[in-house]
Amino acid sequence: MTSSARPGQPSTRPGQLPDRLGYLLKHVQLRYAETSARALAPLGTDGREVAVLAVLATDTPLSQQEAAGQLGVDRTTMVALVDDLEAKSLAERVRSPADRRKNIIRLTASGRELLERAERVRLRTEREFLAPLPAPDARVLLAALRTLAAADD
Amino acid sequence: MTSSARPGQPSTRPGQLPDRLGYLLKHVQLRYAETSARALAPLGTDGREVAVLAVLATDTPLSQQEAAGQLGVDRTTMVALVDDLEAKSLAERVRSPADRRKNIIRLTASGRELLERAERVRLRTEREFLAPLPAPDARVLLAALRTLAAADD
DNA sequence: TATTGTTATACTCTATAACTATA
DNA sequence: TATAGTTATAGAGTATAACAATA
Repeated sequence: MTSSARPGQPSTRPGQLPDRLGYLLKHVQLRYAETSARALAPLGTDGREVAVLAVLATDTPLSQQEAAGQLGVDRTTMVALVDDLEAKSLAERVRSPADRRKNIIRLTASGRELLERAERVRLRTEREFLAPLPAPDARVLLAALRTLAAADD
Repeated sequence: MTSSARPGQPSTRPGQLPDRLGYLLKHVQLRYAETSARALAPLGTDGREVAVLAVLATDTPLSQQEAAGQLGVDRTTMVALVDDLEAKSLAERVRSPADRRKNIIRLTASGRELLERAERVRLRTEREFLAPLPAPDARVLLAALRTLAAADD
């Protein structure tokens, strides 16, 4: 691809696509998702699943709904995520003794093992993805994204 | 939020969600999409549609496939986008005289008018969305996103 | 009555395959 | 044969509504 969107004039014309925040966020996100998927494929997993594992890998195990809250997904969405983890023997549902409505999700040994390997891959992938940026800019980017992700406007 | 992910230790623990590039990109993108949708709703449009209008508002009108290429979507996806624009009388298909297989997409007067108003809303929305950031950081963020969106790894 | 997990269902977004009309 | 647009269809991803078990 050439694309070559000239950064020429301020232009009376409506901002070119690559100047739009919405377009940029969407496409960078897409590009990273692809990059990440390619890097994690050899481990038989993807960024989504690894994020779920990471959330569940706390000292105090979470119920499905608590995990859903941290992931920012609906509890009905969480069901399928846990189903998949269980099917791959990466985690298991345990009825909470304290409140028998709740499923406590426990990572299995292989779940923790996969998470550990995936985390190494993730760190490498992020580094490579950000490589086109000068290091200080990469740090500013990360900090800015953290700020914008948290902002509760 | 506190989070305070010290860049100190490599950390044995799996990075918290808000430290993950994938999570950050996804959630910032989602937040911006919501913000943008809310701002454009009074105009009866959304960021997606405005992006399509912006692409089509060139001096030399584009065919559907050319527009699809610039938007980064499939030509089959483009069909529905143009359908919607036509249904709202914002654009119209004109058979290309040069190559009768092609549809040239022409914006109507009201299409250009909507685009103009939407662009003002977009600029204001972007400014407000980035307001939590120091101005220099906002500029670095934009530049970094442009770099990462373009990088052809 | 309210909450947790579940299922069924639907909606959005997008792509692949196959058709048509042109070239 | 190849290309532009179209249609039908299917696959993610996610949410809403309703239900069972439990509180």
